[in-house]
Amino acid sequence: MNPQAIKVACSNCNLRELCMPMGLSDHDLNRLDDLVAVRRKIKRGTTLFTNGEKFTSLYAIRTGFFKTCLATEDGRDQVTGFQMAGEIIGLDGIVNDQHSCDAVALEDAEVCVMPFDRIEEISREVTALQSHVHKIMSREIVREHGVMLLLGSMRAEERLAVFLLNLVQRLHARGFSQTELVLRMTREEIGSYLGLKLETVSRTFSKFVEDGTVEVKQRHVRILDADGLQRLVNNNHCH
Amino acid sequence: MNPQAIKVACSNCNLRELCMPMGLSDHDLNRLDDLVAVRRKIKRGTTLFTNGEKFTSLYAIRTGFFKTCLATEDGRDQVTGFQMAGEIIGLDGIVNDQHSCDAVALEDAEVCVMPFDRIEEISREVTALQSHVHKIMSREIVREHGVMLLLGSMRAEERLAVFLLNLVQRLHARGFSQTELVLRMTREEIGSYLGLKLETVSRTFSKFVEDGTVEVKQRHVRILDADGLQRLVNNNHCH
DNA sequence: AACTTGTGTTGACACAAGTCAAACGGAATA
DNA sequence: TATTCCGTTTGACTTGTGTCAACACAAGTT
Repeated sequence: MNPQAIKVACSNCNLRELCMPMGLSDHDLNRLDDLVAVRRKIKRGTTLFTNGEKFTSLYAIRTGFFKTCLATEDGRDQVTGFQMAGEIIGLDGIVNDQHSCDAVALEDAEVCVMPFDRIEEISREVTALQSHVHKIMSREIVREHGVMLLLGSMRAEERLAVFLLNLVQRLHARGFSQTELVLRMTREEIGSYLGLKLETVSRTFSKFVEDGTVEVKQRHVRILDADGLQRLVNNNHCH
Repeated sequence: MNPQAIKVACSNCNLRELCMPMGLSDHDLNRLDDLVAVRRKIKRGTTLFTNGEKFTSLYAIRTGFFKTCLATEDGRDQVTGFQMAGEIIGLDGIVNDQHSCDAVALEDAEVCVMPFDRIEEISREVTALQSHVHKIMSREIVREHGVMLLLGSMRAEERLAVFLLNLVQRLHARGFSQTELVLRMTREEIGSYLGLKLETVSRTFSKFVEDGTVEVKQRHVRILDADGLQRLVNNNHCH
């Protein structure tokens, strides 16, 4: 099967408002359709790219869920983010022309492959794309600032609360429930992202359930008191 | 005094190789000189920009030393980075057209002000600049991945070792000593960056001194056993 | 010289999260 | 139905770092 045969067009993609600039002329819109070379399917548990691999493209997630993680020789392993439909991954590879982390699909996924030289070429002509690329990278920098704040100054409950609120907020923006979600990752992966051990993540979930702020059934989570979670984060009780 | 009067030119700046793309034609080099609108002096302890302030420009540090930090209403405060000559700050402001952190000069400093619309304009014409801007942003993303690894999985000694090694490495690239450095920040600021309390930073310095890996006299630090520090980081003793 | 003031050091103790271990629960397979 | 496997939960105990407090030191100011 020739992947090129799949008809690819951002102009009529229902995720366009998530991953592409808005308010373009028809002409610019057509240029944008040249961005995506092919689509690629990634099976659950396999990698989209890995540390050290040559960087060629950014990827827009069409369906599925990814984690990006950093592994060192000495066995440290840090999940640096979880990405869902409409989000762009691969930005880490630009600086040294090779990826510096692994992107692993946590469920069967499909991505739009956007060769970076083509992105650069088109964004020289379409200023909206240029601006968009800059904003996407800046957004990632700001997101990581938030994670640094979390890792540097928050306690276990606060970290998990931030994590859950962030997840539902992003899912809600994609048309899913504001209160219910299915975790695509293990407790260990959550822990790695939040700088906690899986036992601590588990215990903290249990505490939330006791307090009546969430309901947890395996990976199904229902948020009963979003305000309570938010207060937990704001009322920084370490005075 | 009119700041415009200061002769500004990247083409003969001795920091050019640190903050600008290399290997340009004379013509492109001239275009680059249009990048810097003015230079601006920042007194120690004052801010270059603050959270919420409108974003207009990126800044290339000519002299001096900055910290960037995130402060929340509830009193949390996270230093997200320390920046020195030749480095670019302000990238956080692009995504929402306003800065999302404070940049504070830790010593009297001077920066080159590069209006972002001019950067975008010129990088549409000079592909080397376009590529350079992308690489700078990607580098910042990768740097923050490293900080996440540090905050998420390292112990106090490891964190401080990483911090010191990173500082001397950057200073060395600027022509300073590979073994001696003067800290421009307080123990509290180091602690905030590393997710530790100032007492822990102080104790860890003391431990390094006991072990004979570093010499510390106030903010003057001499690294006696860089390999020892490196081993501390690699031999992740939490098996 | 005496006095601030901001910073850094050190000690004693507390506690949040880590570690180790055991048991549990779905889900897939036989 | 039994079996295995993987992920999760929970308990008991340990430990690294935080907290609180006292003191030391340098630099500037009066």
